[in-house]
Amino acid sequence: MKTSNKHSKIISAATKVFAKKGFFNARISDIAKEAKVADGTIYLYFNNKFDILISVFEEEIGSLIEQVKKALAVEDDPRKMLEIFARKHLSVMKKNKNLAEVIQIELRQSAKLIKDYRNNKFSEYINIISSIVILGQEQNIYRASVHPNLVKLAFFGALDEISRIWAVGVAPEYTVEETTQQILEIFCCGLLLPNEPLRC
Amino acid sequence: MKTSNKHSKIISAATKVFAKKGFFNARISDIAKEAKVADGTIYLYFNNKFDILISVFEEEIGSLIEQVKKALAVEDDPRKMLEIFARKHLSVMKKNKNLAEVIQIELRQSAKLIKDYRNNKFSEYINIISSIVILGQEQNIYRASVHPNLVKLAFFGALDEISRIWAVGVAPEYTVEETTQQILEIFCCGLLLPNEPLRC
Amino acid sequence: MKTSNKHSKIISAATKVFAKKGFFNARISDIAKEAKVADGTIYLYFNNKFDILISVFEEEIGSLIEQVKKALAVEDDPRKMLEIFARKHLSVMKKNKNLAEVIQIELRQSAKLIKDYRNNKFSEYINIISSIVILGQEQNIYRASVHPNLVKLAFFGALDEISRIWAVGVAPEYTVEETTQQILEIFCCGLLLPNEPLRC
Amino acid sequence: MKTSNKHSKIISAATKVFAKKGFFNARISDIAKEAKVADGTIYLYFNNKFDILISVFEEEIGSLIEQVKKALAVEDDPRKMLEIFARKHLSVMKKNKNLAEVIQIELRQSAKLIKDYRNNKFSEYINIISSIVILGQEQNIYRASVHPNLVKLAFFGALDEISRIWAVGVAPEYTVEETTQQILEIFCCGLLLPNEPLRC
DNA sequence: AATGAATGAGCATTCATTCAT
DNA sequence: TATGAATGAATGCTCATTCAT
Repeated sequence: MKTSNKHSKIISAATKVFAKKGFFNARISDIAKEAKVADGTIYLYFNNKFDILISVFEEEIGSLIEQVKKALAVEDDPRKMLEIFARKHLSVMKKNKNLAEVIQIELRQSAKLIKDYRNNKFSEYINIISSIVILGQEQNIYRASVHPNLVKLAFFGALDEISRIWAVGVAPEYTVEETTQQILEIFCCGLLLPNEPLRC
Repeated sequence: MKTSNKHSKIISAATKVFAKKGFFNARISDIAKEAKVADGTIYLYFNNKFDILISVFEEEIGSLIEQVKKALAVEDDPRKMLEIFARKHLSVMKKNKNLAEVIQIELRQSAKLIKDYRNNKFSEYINIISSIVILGQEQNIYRASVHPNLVKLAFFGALDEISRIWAVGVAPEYTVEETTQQILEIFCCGLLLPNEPLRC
Repeated sequence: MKTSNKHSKIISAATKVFAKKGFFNARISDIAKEAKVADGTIYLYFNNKFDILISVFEEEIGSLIEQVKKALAVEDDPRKMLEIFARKHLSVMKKNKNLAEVIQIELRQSAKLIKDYRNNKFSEYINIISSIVILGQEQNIYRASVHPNLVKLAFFGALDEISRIWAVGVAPEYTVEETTQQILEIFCCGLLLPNEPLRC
Repeated sequence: MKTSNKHSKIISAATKVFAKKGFFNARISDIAKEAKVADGTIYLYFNNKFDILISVFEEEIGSLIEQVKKALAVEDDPRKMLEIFARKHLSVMKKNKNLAEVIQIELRQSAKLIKDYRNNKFSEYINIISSIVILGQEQNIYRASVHPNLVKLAFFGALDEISRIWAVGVAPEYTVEETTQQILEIFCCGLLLPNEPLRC
């Protein structure tokens, strides 16, 4: 294995604890207890508390990237690819609320601390969106006038906000499939009816 | 004035400090120093540190609501209204990065603690979006098939993610106007070209 | 009047508050609220919090001394005088549990701080006991072998411990009269039966 | 040992500090310094400051109970037993002024907080007195007319007040033996001379 | 004299991190 | 490697006291 048993036990314990309490309210001893190791053991695998956070985030996003890329590999129609991305993101987030929350909270907490924003896993993840958009533009499917980097943010932001509400657990919950279809309808076709005079 | 001088001085100091350091890293004494009052004075106006956060959030969102509602009052075309909302949100966030960050952080930190999610200022704010969508559907401008409550989340999420990147200050910055137009294009017309066979 | 209206209002408010919360847990603002004056007003009449304590104590003991001396004035039989002292002390303490507690707590709290222990009202109060004993010894009623200063402590200590239990409010409560008679029986006649061989 | 080294070091440091400064004026860091441990270490052994106070009290009283019971074990004459109790109490308090003060203060501070007054160590301690009295009454040595529970309070109160004065350190100091004899004389024989007409 | 808003020193408690075992 | 007892810096909050009005 690449990562030792203890390492991954700590990571998944930390994911759970961070999600439940938030980074700042989580105690190292909570994580240690959850991972069934001694407090000190954590410091054999991580430099400090923040390092655990980064690792959790990178690892989880990394796994997400793998899953998404694998799902995308079998498809080359940009329209379908965007759908796959949305469906995958939403279903993972709905299934794993811990992860959803960690992304939610830590993305905001640590953004400034992680200065090399462009070189991390998270960037890699959302850049998948922009590359799909670019692909669609090259194939003359998506309009050339939209900036892939803005679409990337808008698309991820939309999915993320929906996941947030799911994680908080107060909204009328739509199914993943329903939500995916709605997001696709909005992002692909827009809100306006086809015969609308102001149509782009 | 309704709010005393000290109260508003503390609110704006806290906004600044929370934005700069994040809620948990901000010390009461930082806020006090920034507001040029004694530490203890803060507790004449707020119950505790978290209460300050809530107050900052509610106050800032409240002012945002006012501004947006005022701007929307002169318009009754849903297409224009969505544009106005986007422009206002983005321009305020670009101008006031502190606010952008406080919304970012606060929204995630306290969401679980504020259980009556549906009854707070933030809900009032994003419900403006859904009411515009409903208006558009009633006027047969927006397609009836989209759920206003999902559009609300997607639209806000998109604007919020863009604001986040602006606040973090690492992305190639588009102008507010450019971004507004892009968001409108995406949300109104979608990504697909008009002659696209899979068009909704 | 010797003391202004505000002064005495504060004293009696402080007595109540100290008794209820103890000196250290009592806040100046509690006393101010109870006395219906502003916090700052208290400092027009007292130097500091501790000064209030001393004043309360001295004043209450002073009033106790007056009452006891008045009751003793009509009597010159030491046996009766001791009875009067006990009855007065117990009845005042039973009626005014606030006072009982203030004496309890503050006697212990402040004893070391009040270094001139021998020159205060409290000393004046318990010295009444020793002077009665001396009087009885002079009249050949009380045995000469007992040290008046030890009797003073023992007699006051006994009354005080009983008052303490009353103030705490957990003991089977005897009446003042019953208790007075018991104390008198113990202190005058002792526990031993008259025909006891080891009798003094 | 049953109690770890740190635990007992903290207890005795706390006894010293509480006695010297009083509970409320004692700082945790004072106790930590006195015990030569870090501040945080104290919280590995005690829940909070008040818990230390209770522990000190219970532990010290517990040790007192042991000593007294051991000394009483060899005696079955109630007259001698009361003497032993008085002598032991006074000698321990004279030797250990810290303990005397902690009992003084603690007893008054926490009595209301410790609602199960009858079930604590302190009750166990003073109930030794009443059981001696009952024993004496059964053996027809002590008069049946006195209530053991009032004698208990009076006897302890007398010893305690004397100890208090010793701890404060302002009274003309009698020896333990002298004081014991005096207390015995008062409590066993009373103040009245044998031929006194009002004799019980 | 009276007020009460403002002050800021003070402290109990927490918890990330270390290190002797 | 692994442990967990020990550390001690850090901080939210309180409240006696002051002082401008």
